[in-house]
Amino acid sequence: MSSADREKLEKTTRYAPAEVENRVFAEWVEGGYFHPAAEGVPADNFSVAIPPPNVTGALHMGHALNGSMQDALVRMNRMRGRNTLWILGTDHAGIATQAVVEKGLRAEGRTRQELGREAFVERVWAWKEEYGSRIVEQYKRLGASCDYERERFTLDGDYVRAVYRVFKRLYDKGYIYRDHYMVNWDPGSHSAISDLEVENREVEDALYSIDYPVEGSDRVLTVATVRPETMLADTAVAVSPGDERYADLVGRHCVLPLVGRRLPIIADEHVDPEFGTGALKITPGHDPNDFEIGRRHGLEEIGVIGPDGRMTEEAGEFAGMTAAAAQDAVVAALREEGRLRAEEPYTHSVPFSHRSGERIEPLISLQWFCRMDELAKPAIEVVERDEVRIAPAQWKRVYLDWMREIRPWCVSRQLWWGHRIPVWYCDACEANLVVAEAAPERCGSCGGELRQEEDVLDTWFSSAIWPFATLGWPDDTPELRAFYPTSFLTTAREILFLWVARMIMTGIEFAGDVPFRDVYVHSVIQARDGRRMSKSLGTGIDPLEEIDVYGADALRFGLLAMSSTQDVRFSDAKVQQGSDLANKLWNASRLILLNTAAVDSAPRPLHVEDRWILSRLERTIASVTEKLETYDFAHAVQEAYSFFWRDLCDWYLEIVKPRLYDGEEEVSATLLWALERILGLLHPTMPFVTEEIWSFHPARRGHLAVHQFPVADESLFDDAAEADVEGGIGLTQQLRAWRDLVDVPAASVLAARIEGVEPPDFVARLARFELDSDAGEPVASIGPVRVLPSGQLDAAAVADRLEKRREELRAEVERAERKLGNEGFVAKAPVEVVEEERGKLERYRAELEELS
RNA sequence: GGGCGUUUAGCUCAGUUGGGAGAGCGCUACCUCGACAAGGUAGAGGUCACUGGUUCGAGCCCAGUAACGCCCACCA
Repeated sequence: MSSADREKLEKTTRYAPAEVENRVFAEWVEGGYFHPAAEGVPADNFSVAIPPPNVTGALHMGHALNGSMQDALVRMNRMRGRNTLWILGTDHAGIATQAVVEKGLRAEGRTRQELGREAFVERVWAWKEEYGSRIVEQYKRLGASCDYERERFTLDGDYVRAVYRVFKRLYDKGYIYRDHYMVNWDPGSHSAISDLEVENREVEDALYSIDYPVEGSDRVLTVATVRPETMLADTAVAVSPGDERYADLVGRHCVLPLVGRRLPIIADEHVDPEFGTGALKITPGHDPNDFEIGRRHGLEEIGVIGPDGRMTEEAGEFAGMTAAAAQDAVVAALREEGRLRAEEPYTHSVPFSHRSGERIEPLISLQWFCRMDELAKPAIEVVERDEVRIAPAQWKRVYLDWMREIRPWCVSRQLWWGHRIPVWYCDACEANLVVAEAAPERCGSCGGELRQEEDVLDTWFSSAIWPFATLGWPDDTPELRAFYPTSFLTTAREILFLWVARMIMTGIEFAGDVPFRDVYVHSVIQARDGRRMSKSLGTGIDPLEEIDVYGADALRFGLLAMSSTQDVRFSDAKVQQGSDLANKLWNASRLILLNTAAVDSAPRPLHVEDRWILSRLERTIASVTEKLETYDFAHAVQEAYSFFWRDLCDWYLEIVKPRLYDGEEEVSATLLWALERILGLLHPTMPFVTEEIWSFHPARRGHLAVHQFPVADESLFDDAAEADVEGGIGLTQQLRAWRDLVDVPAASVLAARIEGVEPPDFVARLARFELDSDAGEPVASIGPVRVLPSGQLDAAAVADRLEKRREELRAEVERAERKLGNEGFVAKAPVEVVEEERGKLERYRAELEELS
């Protein structure tokens, strides 16, 4: 070690992440470790496609957790020498990004309509160039070993080409079609959104009961609604087919109040005769259920609310009002006409836009849809056959249930930012629709001008092809041949359908194979109080602030450690534990690196404790590795923590200190070896501190990021050494506890001798006993140790302790006797369990005998 | 309305095929012993949500109940 390094190690008594992280990260990037050549085949290589964060986004805890998991496996496999690629990129995030830029425009008092489409899109690009790399920089802070030289964006030229190819193929297969259909209209973004972008919330509304007179009769049908303004678009009244109350009315007509339209009375299974009066007004233009019923019965579809949220011409005297105003007006008019029978408070669930937060207005509009049945079929089969494994297991069933009920996907959005749908219309001729991968010059039939479809594609349409589009598909690229399919995917549960299912479908359809073999659905980190972490609730915790305070390694360790179950509260203590571990690693390493003799890193056991620590080390490597490979990150990091802190630091280092200070070569070699192994084992989860320590290790030839990941050496497993040392540890703890209970000053050394089995050498020193003496009668027995009288012992305290110990033993003897006195236990419990109990009883009796 | 998860120490969570309840943090006492006081040693602290059942034996298996959370769903 250079004298500069030595001085730095001696001086730095605390690990300082802020001083280390940026420097170490720059070294990794400079080394090119994250940028693999496109060589080899997927079976040998290792690749992961990052769930592309929104280009508008900032790193949140979900990203940080998912990133920590992916990086752990990516780094582990890179260290194993596999050609490893972690694909990075961002998602253009149609609605979110457009909203951010529109907000900026509004602040200037302008709108996107004033700007025009072309200028607006240019402005969004400018925004993206300026702010879009923020989240990528944040992944670097986390230490994520992505390939930053292959960063992709879902609106890159090549990516757009892939999207268009997919659209055209799906269109040519007849899956994609255009239709007037009921969609979720989001008045906030002025666009249709998919079912998956809708969230239902409990809302208190008023439920109005309205009388519809039956034509040619004194009778009325009373219907109930929370949206009386939509009655203007009613085209039928439905009753249950089996409902005897109304059987004679089916086929006759009602008259719609205020409007006077004749409404057929129809029978449909959807109507629940138990609910309300058993009569349901049918509004195909503004209610998804009524729309289905309307299509079944061939009813007219009338729209009285427009995309702008105002009443249309169809609404007659109410035209031009907002829907809310129209509701009041309609209710007032009905009341005047004496048609309003009741008004009562009513709590029900109502759809809201996940994006804009506004209440969804179900509208019929002309949209592009993708039929999903054919795409879903093989995607169901691969999961059924475990060719794509979804873990934890319950998510497999959730996936399959959803896929078996899959419905057409509305893929068009009325936005400007996104992939403009590759369809061109010719106004001049009959064959007026051209679907193409690139803009056609002129109409193929009449040579007329073409104009492109105004709508863009749902953002998820492009993310659905992320794993292969990022590798250059549809071209047959070296990247695609080397890295597709990817190795695994870790994801948040809320995008299982939105994203994961669609990737599996498109992967099979277009790339000829599933996009990944394993899907791991990770925990949701909740706020400290158990509420959802969200910006709008103010419950978010910023991962970058945690990194600033504790360091990236600490946050990574903490997140992995706390993510044991599906919902887990954010735990500051776990992050602190990670920070403490980084510091402990640093300081234990200082002890080793500053005191070891100049020898090679190698296992050179001389004493039982050496065989013990090597055995424990190798078992820990085997166990932690197995847990990482099965996505059990929480237990993996806790186990590594426990081995390092308890076994290595608390016991082994304390035991071998005299040998170390003595300059013994064997213990030096063993310690350097153990350090090398533990650094390698921890590097995937705590990359910065381990890399920094490694830079001082005499065995270092290159960066730890590309050093050999440790493989457990079973020949070093040693049950006998483990039993001996653990016995010694137990005895040491008993001796210390005894000293504490009889109030012996911590520093004083007590006289004692051994009767019986000799414990390991370290026991006497760590418990501060001098064993050479044999003067006098023992005053206490702890295992084989006979404590001899001395001035430092308070006789009364010793006697008191002795009596307490006898009481404990009597209780133990009684417990064991009771258990062994149970005939059922002796007869039915396994022999070894009974024998163990007998052995305990004997030992307790013997010790009690001895103390009496 | 279906489905899933959670309930164990003051807090956040572990607990393997059923065989004397664990960790981290917090708390108490002691310790500047040649890595680390962000440390060390020892200790206190639990009706394992509740009710039944199976078993020689249940935190663990079975049935039911409750609370909290999440996902899905077309009941006006």
